[in-house]
Amino acid sequence: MSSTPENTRTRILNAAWTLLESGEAKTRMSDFAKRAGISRQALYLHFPSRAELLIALTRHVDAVKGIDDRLAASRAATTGRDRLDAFVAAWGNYIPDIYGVGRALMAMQDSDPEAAAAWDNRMQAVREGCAAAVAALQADGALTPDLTPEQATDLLWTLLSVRGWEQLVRACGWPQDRYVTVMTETARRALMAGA
Amino acid sequence: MSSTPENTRTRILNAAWTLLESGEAKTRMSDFAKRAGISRQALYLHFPSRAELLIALTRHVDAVKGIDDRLAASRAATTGRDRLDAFVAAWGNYIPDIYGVGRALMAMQDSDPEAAAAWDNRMQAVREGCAAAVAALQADGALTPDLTPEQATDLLWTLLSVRGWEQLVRACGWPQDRYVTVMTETARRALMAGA
DNA sequence: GGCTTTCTTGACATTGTGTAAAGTTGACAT
DNA sequence: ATGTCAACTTTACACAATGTCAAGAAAGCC
Repeated sequence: MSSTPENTRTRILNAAWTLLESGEAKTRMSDFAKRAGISRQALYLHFPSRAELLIALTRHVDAVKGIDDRLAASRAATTGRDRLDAFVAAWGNYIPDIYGVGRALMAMQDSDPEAAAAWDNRMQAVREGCAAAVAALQADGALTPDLTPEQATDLLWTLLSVRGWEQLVRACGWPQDRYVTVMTETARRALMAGA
Repeated sequence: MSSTPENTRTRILNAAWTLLESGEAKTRMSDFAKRAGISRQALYLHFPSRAELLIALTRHVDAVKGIDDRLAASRAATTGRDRLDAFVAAWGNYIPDIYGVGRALMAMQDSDPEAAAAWDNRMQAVREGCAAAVAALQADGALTPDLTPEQATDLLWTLLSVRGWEQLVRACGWPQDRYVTVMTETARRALMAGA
């Protein structure tokens, strides 16, 4: 129960979020603090480290953006193909929402094991979504015989990686909807059996 | 003209290469120096910065591993499909050779503009190889009508990214030959027209 | 012997993270 | 009104890694 409508912790999270989203080069702890209107030391009273702040921020973003609801929709699809399409769209459209935080977290992977574990954990959740879509395809007999379900899952997971999105949308300048369209088609072609 | 068979500069490059390849966590300038058997300061007499060392190292690796020859082979193919296959195999099999250096260079992208530019430059060269393969497909009328040549190039480029290789081979544990096989098939399915 | 190149040692500046300690401020209870 | 508590501030420091600077040693060359 927070008495103030926006307590300090939330203000920090929103400040960090804003800075990371804006693509600012400078995202030091002191920048987050300045943006939140507090001292750098006060920030450490709320988050023991940069890694923990970013991890908390991913949860914050999830809560605000409602990733759970979006992925739930993809589970409703009946056929394997629909399920694949729905998953690609749901996750593909979520990437832009977490890209800022994700990028910061990925940048820490080499130096901070805690950050690496947190990001890996989230990516494993995505992988499970991929695995579910692949299983649905297989149940329909629609999975290509060229790939084991495991391999198909790995391939889809890689196809839908944040790095891949970064390259196509940020580096190549694809519009987001084009990304989703092409990825949907590419995933179908890569995973589905038949003509 | 180096009088000694292996001059200091080369010894530094090989030392850095070995350390980066071995997957050692510690790849500080002082580690490279220690491995090369010289002081850290002497290292700075040969390379003004970590970025420049890594950039020189990419050229060194290219020379030793002969990337040019390998890619030249892919240009010999006559049909678009053969050319695509040959390019996927040539580049896909080169990735393991530059992965160590590439990883170190990628890790510096956010902090060092010079490193970012150097890596970007190399990746643009790969993109040109992708564009050539796509052009060959189009000349055969084999390119899918779903994609413009530009988009097909972007897609192939992303499919063959070092990050993608990293995920499938290093994270998922795919054998290298399986990676090449699946990527060949995936690229065909993604880019080629028809049943 | 002088000269140059290459390397060595040691000190120092810089940047960003994280720790530590002492003081300020305002709310709130009694 | 006074005391207490939580949240915050300021200041200072430890640490890791990069990169700079200066003084000197060792070896080859003329």
